[in-house]
Amino acid sequence: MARKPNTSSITIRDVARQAGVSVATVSRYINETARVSEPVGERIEEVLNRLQYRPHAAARQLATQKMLAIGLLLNSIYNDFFGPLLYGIEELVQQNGYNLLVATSRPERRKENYPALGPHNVDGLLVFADSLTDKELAGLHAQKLPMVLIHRSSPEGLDIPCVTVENKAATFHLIEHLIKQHGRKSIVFMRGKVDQEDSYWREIGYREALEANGLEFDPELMLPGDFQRDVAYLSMRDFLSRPKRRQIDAVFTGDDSAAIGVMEALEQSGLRVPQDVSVVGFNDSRHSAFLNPPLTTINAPTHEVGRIATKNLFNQITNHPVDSVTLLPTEIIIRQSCGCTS
Amino acid sequence: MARKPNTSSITIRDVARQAGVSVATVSRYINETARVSEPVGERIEEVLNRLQYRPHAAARQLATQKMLAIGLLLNSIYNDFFGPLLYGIEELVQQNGYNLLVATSRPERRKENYPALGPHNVDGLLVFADSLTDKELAGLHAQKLPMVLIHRSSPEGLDIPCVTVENKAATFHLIEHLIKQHGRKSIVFMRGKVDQEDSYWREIGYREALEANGLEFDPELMLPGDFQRDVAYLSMRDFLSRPKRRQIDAVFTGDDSAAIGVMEALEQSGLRVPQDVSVVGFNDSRHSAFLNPPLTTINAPTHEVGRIATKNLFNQITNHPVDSVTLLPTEIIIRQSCGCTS
DNA sequence: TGGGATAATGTAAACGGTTTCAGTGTTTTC
DNA sequence: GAAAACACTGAAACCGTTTACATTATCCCA
Repeated sequence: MARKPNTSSITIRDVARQAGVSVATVSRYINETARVSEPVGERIEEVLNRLQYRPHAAARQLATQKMLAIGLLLNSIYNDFFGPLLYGIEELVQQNGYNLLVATSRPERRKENYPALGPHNVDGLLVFADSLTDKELAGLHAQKLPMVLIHRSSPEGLDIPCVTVENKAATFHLIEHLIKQHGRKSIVFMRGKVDQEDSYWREIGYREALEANGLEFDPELMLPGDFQRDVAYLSMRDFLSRPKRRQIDAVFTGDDSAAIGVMEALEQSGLRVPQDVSVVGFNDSRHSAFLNPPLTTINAPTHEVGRIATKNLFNQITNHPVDSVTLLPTEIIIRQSCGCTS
Repeated sequence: MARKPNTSSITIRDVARQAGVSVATVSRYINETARVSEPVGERIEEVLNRLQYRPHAAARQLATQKMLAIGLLLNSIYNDFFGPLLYGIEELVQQNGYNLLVATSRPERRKENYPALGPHNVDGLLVFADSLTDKELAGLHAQKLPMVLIHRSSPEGLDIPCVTVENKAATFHLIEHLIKQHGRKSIVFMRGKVDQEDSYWREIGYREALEANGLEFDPELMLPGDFQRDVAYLSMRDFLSRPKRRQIDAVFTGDDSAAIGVMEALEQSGLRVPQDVSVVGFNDSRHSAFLNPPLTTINAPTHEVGRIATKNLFNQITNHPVDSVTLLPTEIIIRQSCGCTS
């Protein structure tokens, strides 16, 4: 039996009664799922407005088995990167009349052994980077939940569409720029977490650039950065204070926020950017052109990534064809933190 | 009758059947809402795992009349400001085992004549600034939807708790700083939209500071800025190109992003910051210390705002007492864009 | 040993919608 | 003018849970 005396909210039955028709007719009128005669329509409309009726989302979901919601799984929220991403996503979600459910999710520390968003929740899922394990992805895939991966490729076998940006070539060229234009030879590489694919490809680009220019790869110069300002700061400071550390003349920070942390640490130990050490970022945040010095970085169309990923997700939901891999172009933005003067 | 042959997803009935018990027992076991004997519990647990059963959220919501979700209504997403805000919110929402629904909502242009998030959707609502009209607020309030207002005060009469930051005094002191320390006399004030309360109070602070220092208020110096970089840029550029415009020596931009736009425009017309014109921001974005020149601004604890608002919302949902107004302190951060040299 | 309390479970009625199917009139069509 | 098509509408099943109430078995104690 029901619990509360009554939820006090007006239901479709109230509307039906007051309009003198059946609930079926009201439902049809609201959803325009069948014609309703003029006079009846008007009566319903009137009652609808008078009662300020709003359909109960859950009831509707239960009946239609459509959630009218899509989920976004993030591994963190605290990065300038997510502003543009979210913007692109929300825009399209709204346009399609869906709701957006946002959750952070870090596989390593999760009480429940399953993610907060799934088929019972949402009609489709946007999965950012490593917010879900391969196994979890496989599970959701088996349940036929439409998904799109962002900044991460599909696990072997299950062919989940993904959209990401070109990392390797851009990094290669930027590193080469540091070497060739500025004669840098000891270039620190800040990496993300092990599972971070962006980080992986950038590292490949970095290594290949070193090799192509006759520089040796030095594990000592690989520092954790996590694409976060604070982590990068600490990491850099720690490195700089090592008693017998190698001299460095450049840092690839992997992210513009991280670049700020790095510059902070550098400054504090009396090193000048870019005279003593070049610093370059990634992502081209909206303020990077106004940093001191203006940050040389790589522009990634994050807003576009969000838009396209969402579009692909909706295509999937509506059974339209979807590109299995979308790789958006990146572009090197030369400013002054690398040592260029223009 | 039902539509699809079957949703293929496993329901509580499947679990019940396979465990040889009734659905009621399974439900009780899952929700720990009543004791279940040891052997039965074990059988259920086993089936649960084997079938990977996940309760259908909508069904549960319908039955319990709890949505286990809270909504966040924003008027825009494209501002660095929302990163920290969202972070504070999401953190607490997750902790409480709720979901977060995010929607943008601009009353002026909305197809439906009602907001996307409401009692049928969420158990509570975080309403940012002017994303809802007074009338809409009143409507939701009448339906007893728990709400907390962020950066906005409650409309007359309905006493909806709000959390915001101190605007007036901080602005007053910062403007006074420009006047007294740097001898500025023609200070542009960039305002937000008319309904923006932050903007309102800052303007009061601005006017009072002028008056307290014998400067006359000049409507010509009120420029639209909208707390957005691009708007601010255009606005400033437009002003600077007016044929017979007044000389200016300072700009209060209302937002750090906007400050970037202003500096951009200033630079382009050959004005130096801070030598020719002081520029000050608001909010103290994470990167403002590293701009060129480092931005003098006002620190607002945005992350805290998000946290506290959410906490208050949950208190309301659980019928705990809630402060009706929370005003968080702000702090002037003197850097160099005002003309200070340290 | 009988009877009331207690514990564990089952039955079935909600929750608020959608949709199938059937049933009315009203038109067409031949 | 009867049959067939059409346009609306209503009754009721169903979506997958929760939970009030009923039922049964077990226990405790006078």
